[in-house]
Amino acid sequence: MEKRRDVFQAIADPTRREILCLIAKEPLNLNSIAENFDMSRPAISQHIKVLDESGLVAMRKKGRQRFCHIRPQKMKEVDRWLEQFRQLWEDRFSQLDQVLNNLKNQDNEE
Amino acid sequence: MEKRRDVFQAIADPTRREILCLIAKEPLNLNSIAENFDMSRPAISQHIKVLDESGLVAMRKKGRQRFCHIRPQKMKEVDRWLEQFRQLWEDRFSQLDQVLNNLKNQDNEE
DNA sequence: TATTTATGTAATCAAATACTTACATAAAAT
DNA sequence: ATTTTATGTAAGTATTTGATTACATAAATA
Repeated sequence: MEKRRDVFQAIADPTRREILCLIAKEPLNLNSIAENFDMSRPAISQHIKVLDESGLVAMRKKGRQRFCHIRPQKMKEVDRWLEQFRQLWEDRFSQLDQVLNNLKNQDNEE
Repeated sequence: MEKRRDVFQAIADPTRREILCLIAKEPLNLNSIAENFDMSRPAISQHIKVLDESGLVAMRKKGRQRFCHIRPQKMKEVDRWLEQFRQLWEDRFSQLDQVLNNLKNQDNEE
């Protein structure tokens, strides 16, 4: 009965992105995570719930604590989406080149 | 007086991600973009405004049309953020290995 | 000049977000 | 058994989001 969440929506919030950075180094329990933010514990708890539902993190119970682990495979999904744009900035036609090129094409059209 | 938008918030919406895919191939004007969606033109117009404010797209006027170009350098920002996680899935300690490893460490702790 | 076309903008509105405080529960420590 | 600790959950709320329809404007076209 787990609600499914969009990965992109999950990383849209800056607090959630910070949480991901924190636990990328090492798994942390909820209170340890909350200590890093100027925000109530339930607020953090809810953010983590969103991350959990998106599949970006996995929770593991250990006694009365719950550790938050990052799930690299899910992060990779974002990377795969980016893949289709990657050549745009890796090409010789990157950035300025591309802009100038587009401008030139426009002027020539029609 | 341009409002500044978060790139991650901009790509959080599926419609906006689709728009980015569309214009990655070639710049399109607003109506051409709107044709691809089952949604009113003003709705698309507002989505494009968000993309514009985030810097992910640039608008170029051409007569009474406005063409929407992708800005690869801004897409790259997302890629740079992902960078810090990339080794997590490229490592020999990826996915299952990593989970098992973390579990083992947990069991040993304390 | 009048009309069509491509677009912007305003007013609305329902739903989702991101918080808060207060209370509930379950495991560990006393 | 009681208390403390780590966490979940509910209720309430202000703000933001994502959409709509209706109207405005500016460039191309007849």
